[in-house]
Amino acid sequence: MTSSPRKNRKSKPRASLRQIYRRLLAAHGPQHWWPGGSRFEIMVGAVLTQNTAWTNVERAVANLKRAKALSPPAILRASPKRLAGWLRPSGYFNVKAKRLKAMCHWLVEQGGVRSLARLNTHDLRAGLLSVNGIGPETADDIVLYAFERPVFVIDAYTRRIFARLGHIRGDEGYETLRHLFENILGPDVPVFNEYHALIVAHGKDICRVKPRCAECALARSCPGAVK
DNA sequence: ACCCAGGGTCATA
DNA sequence: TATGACCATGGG
Repeated sequence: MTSSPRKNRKSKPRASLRQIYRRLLAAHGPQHWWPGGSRFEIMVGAVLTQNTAWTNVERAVANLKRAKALSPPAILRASPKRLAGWLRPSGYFNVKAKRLKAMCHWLVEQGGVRSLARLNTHDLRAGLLSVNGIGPETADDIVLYAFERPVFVIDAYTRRIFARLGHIRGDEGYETLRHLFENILGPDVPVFNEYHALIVAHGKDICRVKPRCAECALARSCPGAVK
């Protein structure tokens, strides 16, 4: 057999992960992530943005600021009802109120944000993952954007886009993909930061599966690109 | 009237 | 291990 068991993709001239990164950056420019100020605010935003549009998160964060509740003690002190009320615009407000409290509880228990910054990357990540409501993507958002550690964040867009481009199957486990990207690209905090931001901010325009590829920086290299 | 967005948990088989 | 139900607002 001359043909490999791979999918019938005709001698694809695949762009490397770095080339794709360069094209995205050239096309869209720096994204300046993570929006927002303090490490704690980034942590809060990471939880609130779970399956939620960022504009909705901004309203919730604004509510917290207006109520002077954007701090671990204030969030722990607030009643679930009141906290959920502030979070309402970000959706899933009851669930997210519980998750924010859980995160703050752990954070205070660890001695505060300053103490977290002293943990090595592995322990920081493991600690975050031990909090109910913080999964791999949220944990890595925090580790990368709040604590500037070299972890590559894997999200649904990353899977879709790079599966479509033929770099991965798409059904690999989270850790498998994270290590794959980290080994090829890293460790490089600025690149990890910008790459994930570009993917998320412009994912809808990048090699979209439905209905098909849109015009984008990758259109030429995408097998499903229109024209 | 749908579909989607910067996911994660829990119950079930 | 792998699905499915559930959480809920706001914009297109």
